[in-house]
Amino acid sequence: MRYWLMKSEPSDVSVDDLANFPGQAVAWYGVRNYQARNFMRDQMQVGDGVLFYHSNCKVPGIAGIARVGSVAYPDATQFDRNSKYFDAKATPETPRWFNVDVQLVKKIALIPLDELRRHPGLERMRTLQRGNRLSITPVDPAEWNFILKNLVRK
DNA sequence: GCCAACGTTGGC
DNA sequence: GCCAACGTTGGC
Repeated sequence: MRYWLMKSEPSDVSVDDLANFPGQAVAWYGVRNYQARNFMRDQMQVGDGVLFYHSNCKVPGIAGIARVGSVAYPDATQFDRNSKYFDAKATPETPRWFNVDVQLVKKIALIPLDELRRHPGLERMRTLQRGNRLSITPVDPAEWNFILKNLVRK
């Protein structure tokens, strides 16, 4: 069992969007970074914990608790000529991009980025490091536990 | 909208 | 295989 932080731009898929999807789940399409792809393809297991993070928005931060709902499978958007995620070098026989499904466990009161930065226990969190841009990062169990115990309002 | 940081591409 | 140019991310 691993833990992850996954960024989504709320203008694309917000935690409220996720809550309204069938099964409160979404295919995590559009990842076009090899490191992030490899995390999904090689390491994620059904049931892994996910911090659902709102990025590139007015108040970035953790907006929900989610779980990995499927193992990775080819990202359909790479084959769709009308998608901005279309990849001419990918074929169904040799897909290049993969995604898992992410399922909401519960929406939480937003934990803003600047609050995350205030806690010494989280200062090594990968997503808080300077220059980090990865949309999917591993979360240490200690960090996960700290956040759920101390920062998620009951 | 700016721009620092980082990843990818492609010429050589 | 180097690295300059370019594109993207994402906080601010």
